[in-house]
Amino acid sequence: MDDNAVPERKRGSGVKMVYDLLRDEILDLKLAPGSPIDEVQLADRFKMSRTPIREALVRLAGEGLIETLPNRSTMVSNIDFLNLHTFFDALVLMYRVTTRLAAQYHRPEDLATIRTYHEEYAAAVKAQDALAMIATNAAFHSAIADAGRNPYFSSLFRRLLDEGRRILRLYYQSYEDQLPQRFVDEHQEMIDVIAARDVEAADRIGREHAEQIVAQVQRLFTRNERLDIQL
Amino acid sequence: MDDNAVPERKRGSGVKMVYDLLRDEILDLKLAPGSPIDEVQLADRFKMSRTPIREALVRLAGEGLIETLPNRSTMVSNIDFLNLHTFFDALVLMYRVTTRLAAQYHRPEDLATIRTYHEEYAAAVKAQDALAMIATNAAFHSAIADAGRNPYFSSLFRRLLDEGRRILRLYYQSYEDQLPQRFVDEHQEMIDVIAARDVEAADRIGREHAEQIVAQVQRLFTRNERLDIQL
DNA sequence: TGTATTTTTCTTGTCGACAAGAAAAATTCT
DNA sequence: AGAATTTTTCTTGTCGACAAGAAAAATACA
Repeated sequence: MDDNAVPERKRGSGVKMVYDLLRDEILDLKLAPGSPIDEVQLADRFKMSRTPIREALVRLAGEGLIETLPNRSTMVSNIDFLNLHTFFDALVLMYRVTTRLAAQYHRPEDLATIRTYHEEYAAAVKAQDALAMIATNAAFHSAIADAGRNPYFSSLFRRLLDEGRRILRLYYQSYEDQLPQRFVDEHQEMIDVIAARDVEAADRIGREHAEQIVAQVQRLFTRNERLDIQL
Repeated sequence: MDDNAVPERKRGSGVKMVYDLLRDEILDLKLAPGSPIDEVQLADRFKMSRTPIREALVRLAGEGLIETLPNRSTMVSNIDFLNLHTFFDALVLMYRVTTRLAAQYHRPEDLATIRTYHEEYAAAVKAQDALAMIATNAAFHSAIADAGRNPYFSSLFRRLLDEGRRILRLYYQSYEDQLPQRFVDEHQEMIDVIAARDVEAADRIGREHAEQIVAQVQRLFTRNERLDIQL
């Protein structure tokens, strides 16, 4: 029996496969911001024609993960460090809103999902696996947003969490991937207030958690600015 | 010299043309929610191959304007009347946030753009042109969001305004397209507080304006519910 | 006559090929 | 040799064709 890498795949599954894989590679910074994306190279790699590759790229472009210059190259989107504050503004507000709505509208099964991701997150921290930690952190908050049952907020929040994955990756890389226990406890606290349906507390915790992270990341970038000046 | 409808078009422009046109037809309810979308028919209509048509469709699907069943038909997205409240929640919050940010961060040239759309809006109301009024209303608020200079909020708000175009279309259709002067004055008030950089007032006006509209639309749908029961 | 099964038709997903535009390389001219 | 121009190469955008899957139609069967 043949055991090739991708001998046959179902009709219509190719696009999703390419999309998912490229997305993860971008968000884990395996593909650096600014890296060129070559259609034929991808077609080679995935053993399929350019058509499904292109479709996946159009989707990624729609989410702002890649940028395409007409008739010219397409590349992984850069991180807009100059306007990080707009990112942080949106992030904090969405942390608040989604945690608040989750406290209001969650159902029992939502809590189960949230707790599962929480455990995965805790495990990743324990194992000092930065990539897994960052990814499950996003999944954890995304699950909270889903429990709030507002698809408009969920989709924006998910987009922000995606962008956050790249930024957090940079952040932890600069600390040699030392992962703190602190956020595990904060997440637990967040679950508790959601389960208790304490809306105001959820809002407060959501805000504090968000501002916590924002402050940390900002500290990193101001530090880097100073280093740049010293050089 | 030949004067055909679409004899030649620039390379790369086809996708945008199809995308823009389909988008407008969907948002103006010229294509009813649930209508089937046929690729070959569109290819015929625009005198191009299915490839660029498909790309436009992928983009529209990414924005939730159409839905595609794998290996089966693709159709214009339905309006989710059962969960309208999630739409209204997001809309009110984004009205507040974008108006507030515009008061903070707008530049002189932003005000000029906003005023231009305001005048177009007023003209459409005067002419009792419902479609133009609805479209320029969205453009007006979108311009305010742009003045706030937060692309994350802008993009969510734009999506909400799009969905709002379809809902407003239904709303005004049910009133035989009688357009009120009221919102013209409210828009003027909104411009004034933004120009004055009065952040708190902007927040308040944004919220009032949004809740105004939401209440009106909700009245329509509760009225319809009652009618349904009476039948 | 109503239901199950096969056949046909139709739509979508994928492919390989070609053309257009841009970048890179080679050539010409000063 | 250095700059401008032409040629080549490379990547993307578009096309027509084919294959796979699903719906519709036609047929067989109870």
